[in-house]
Amino acid sequence: MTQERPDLRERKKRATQEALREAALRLALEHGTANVRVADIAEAAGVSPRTYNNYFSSREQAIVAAVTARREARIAEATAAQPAHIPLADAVTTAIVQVYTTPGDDDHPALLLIATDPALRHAFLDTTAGIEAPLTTAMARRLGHTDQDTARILAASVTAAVRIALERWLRPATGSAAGLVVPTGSLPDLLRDALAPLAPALDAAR
Amino acid sequence: MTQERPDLRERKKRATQEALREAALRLALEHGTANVRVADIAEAAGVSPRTYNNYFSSREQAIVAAVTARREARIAEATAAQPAHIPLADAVTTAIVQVYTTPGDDDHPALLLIATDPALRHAFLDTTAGIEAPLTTAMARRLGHTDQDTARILAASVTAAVRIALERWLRPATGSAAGLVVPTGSLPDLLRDALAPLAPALDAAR
DNA sequence: ACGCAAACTTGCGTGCACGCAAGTTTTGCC
DNA sequence: GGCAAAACTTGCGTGCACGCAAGTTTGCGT
Repeated sequence: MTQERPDLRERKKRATQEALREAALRLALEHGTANVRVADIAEAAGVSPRTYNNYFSSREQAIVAAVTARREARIAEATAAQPAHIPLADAVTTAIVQVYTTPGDDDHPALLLIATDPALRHAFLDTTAGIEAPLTTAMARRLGHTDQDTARILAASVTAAVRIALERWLRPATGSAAGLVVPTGSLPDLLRDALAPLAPALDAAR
Repeated sequence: MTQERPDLRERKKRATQEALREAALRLALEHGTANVRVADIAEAAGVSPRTYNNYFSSREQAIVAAVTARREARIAEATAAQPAHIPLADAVTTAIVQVYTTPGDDDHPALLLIATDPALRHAFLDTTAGIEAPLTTAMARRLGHTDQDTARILAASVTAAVRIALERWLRPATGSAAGLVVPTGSLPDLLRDALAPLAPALDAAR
């Protein structure tokens, strides 16, 4: 795997990125999304506001990144890890369910926050697009490199389906009272249901 | 059809919207995308800058809207117009090809502009998402209302495929020289190819 | 015809994204 | 070890998106 990056530069970059992410999330949880200025995040992470903007192009993006970081890489790994002989639809579904139902255990409060705020919700759903590229290559590999274009289309469709599942998962949270927000409304089931209609197309690709 | 809206208010709104759209496009074509201030567009349309922002939330959106206006409505019509007995995949493909290959004849210069500017290209591709809702209802109707959720997933997948086709269509434009930009690289073929992998899933929905 | 309520416009203020042109750190090479 | 190029950070300036609270226009019931 392409995993070696002990470059000093690279490590610093990752560190700054993480500092920004976590500062953003922490401040948002402490003071509420609306009361977090970009300047605050930058200061808390020990960099200039301008640098913050070199890493994220919106407050929402930074906050949400604390939860979605590394998801793309995990998707790639999980898909590659599926046994080669099972049908594509099963492989993809399993991989996705696996990644999305193993969140960092400490980010439940974060998900609650995201579910509450419309802007955050939107930003969160947008990050789903990030899995398209890794999915494309993983699926292309499975399809024997013969049809790069088909893989791309199918990956994009899967991505769209996942987005819809997440959308549905977060929607109930907007409901009246507070109760147990972030409904945990069986994300795995939502994902499986969303992916099911695509199975014929996935398995038709030889 | 829900087509009656001769409300005075409604007419004024449409008029303002159109004025803004066309002002934006005209100015962009005349002076180049980078040299168009929001204030200019607003002035050219005869409204305040603040009002401009009530209609569009970015310059790119306004410019691109001049080309994509009413596409959503046309998608709905075209899909509904397909004979009920042909397979879903064929119906959808035909409808989409029809809509995307019948652009306003006078907007070829606009497409050239869009193909040139990365920000505009992005904004243009983003408008594709607008066809998802109409597609969903049109497809749900065909599927006999039995499976609203499936329709949504399939519509989203189709939308993703269309986006990719448009992406490919616009990509060659970034190439070296200028030559015949907006390659007209057979958009219909690109669309058909992009939709083909989804056919099994579309036809599996009963 | 009148008037109230809802919809739309506008000016203002705030925070923000991002290009640009220095400064600063890291790297690779001799 | 030292130095030149590449990568990254930072301050500054500009244009922008959008909330808010008037002001204005349109719709509608009586």
